[in-house]
Amino acid sequence: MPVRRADVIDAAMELLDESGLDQLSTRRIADRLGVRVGAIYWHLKDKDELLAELADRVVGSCLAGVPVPDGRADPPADPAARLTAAAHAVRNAMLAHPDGAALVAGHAVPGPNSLVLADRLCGIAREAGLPLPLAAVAGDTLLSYVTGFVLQEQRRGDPPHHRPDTSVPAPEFDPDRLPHLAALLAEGLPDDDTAFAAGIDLLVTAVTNRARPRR
Amino acid sequence: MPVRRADVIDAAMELLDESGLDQLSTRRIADRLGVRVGAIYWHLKDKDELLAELADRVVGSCLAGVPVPDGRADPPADPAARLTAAAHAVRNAMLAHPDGAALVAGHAVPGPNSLVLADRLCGIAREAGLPLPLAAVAGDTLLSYVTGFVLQEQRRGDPPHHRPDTSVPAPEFDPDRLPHLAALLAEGLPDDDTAFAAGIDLLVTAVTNRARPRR
DNA sequence: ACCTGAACACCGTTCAAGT
DNA sequence: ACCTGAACACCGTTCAAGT
Repeated sequence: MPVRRADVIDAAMELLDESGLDQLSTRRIADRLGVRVGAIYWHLKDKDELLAELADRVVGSCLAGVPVPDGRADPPADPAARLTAAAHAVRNAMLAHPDGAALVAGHAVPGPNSLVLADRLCGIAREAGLPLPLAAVAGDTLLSYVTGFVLQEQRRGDPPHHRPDTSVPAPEFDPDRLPHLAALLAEGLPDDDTAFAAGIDLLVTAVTNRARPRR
Repeated sequence: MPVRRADVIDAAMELLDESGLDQLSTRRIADRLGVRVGAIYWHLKDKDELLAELADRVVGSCLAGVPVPDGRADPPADPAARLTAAAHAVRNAMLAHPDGAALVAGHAVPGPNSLVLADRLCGIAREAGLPLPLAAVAGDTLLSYVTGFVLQEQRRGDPPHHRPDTSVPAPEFDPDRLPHLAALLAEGLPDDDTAFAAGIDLLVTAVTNRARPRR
């Protein structure tokens, strides 16, 4: 039976999960499907279309964890908590695949799932009391931050999730040229989860503080 | 006279500026230097070392615009303004080269200039009144946001700097499935500069609000 | 409709050998 | 010290031709 478009994308996803973004070639996908390279191009315009599809799948996999704005509820239930939950869902979805953040960050046109995500974040920010253009900025800021953070996190090596950072030999900062980093190191670096949670807390607090008084 | 390491990096930078990151190949660099590909590998271990060097140059080019923490001044002069200035300097440095954000975001070990930048941001956050581990998180959050933002911005196409967004045909959001984005579109999208400034304002306000009372 | 065969124009990297 | 020549093992993409 013939390969279908979805099969190509499935195979690509498996390859991504096994060996990361830069091992993901059209030729390897073809091998895995028992087909020649050329066949890929019957199903997809080019590699970029493939990557866009993968990226939107990754974003899609976070949507279950992103609260839907509740619209009519008044007052809406704890927007700060919902924004925080959303941010963690997005990060977890990206962390679930090697180079997940690079994949999502790497493509120009947002797929359908990215649009839904942006819409929900904007909606929750509005329910937090922000007026429209600002709510959109707030949602976007949150997303840019999460993307930037996970990008950093994933390129530092992909030890599945956590790393206590006490195992690391300590990069040895010159306390004269880098006084604050040296001091930080002396105190012990926070691990990724802690740093992320603190960053999100900062952002979410900023958003909810910006709210105009409701009703 | 022989090519030196710095010449290779200069040539790479020119190539980047002319045609972007994915046209940047070792072979084209060699061509530009009037030398064969192999020669490149006498000066640099591999392409990644080259890219790391380029990335650190881009970061370095923003340092002039990033205020140095003033250390002894008490109270320190307007930390909020200095964080804001720093963020804009970082964005402008990235925007100054095609794929500048991708370049900076793309490499594991931070170069010397990146460390200086991180140190300064952390220092300013401390002078704003944040205790150490939180100040580091704040600096990092700012950087992740800027990176994430410019990444998005640059892959949307590189029209040198601004784009008023009124020229665009308007992506046509389904108001039932994407009510908030549709509403946003109806109000008119903010341009990149405005959105960035608003995001930074959100973040910087969050940072300075988190300050413990001073003295 | 779906795929093969085969080519085109590239890549990054290595390394003996030259000067 | 610095570079050439030449190879190795790959890429993405196209397209006539087959079924």
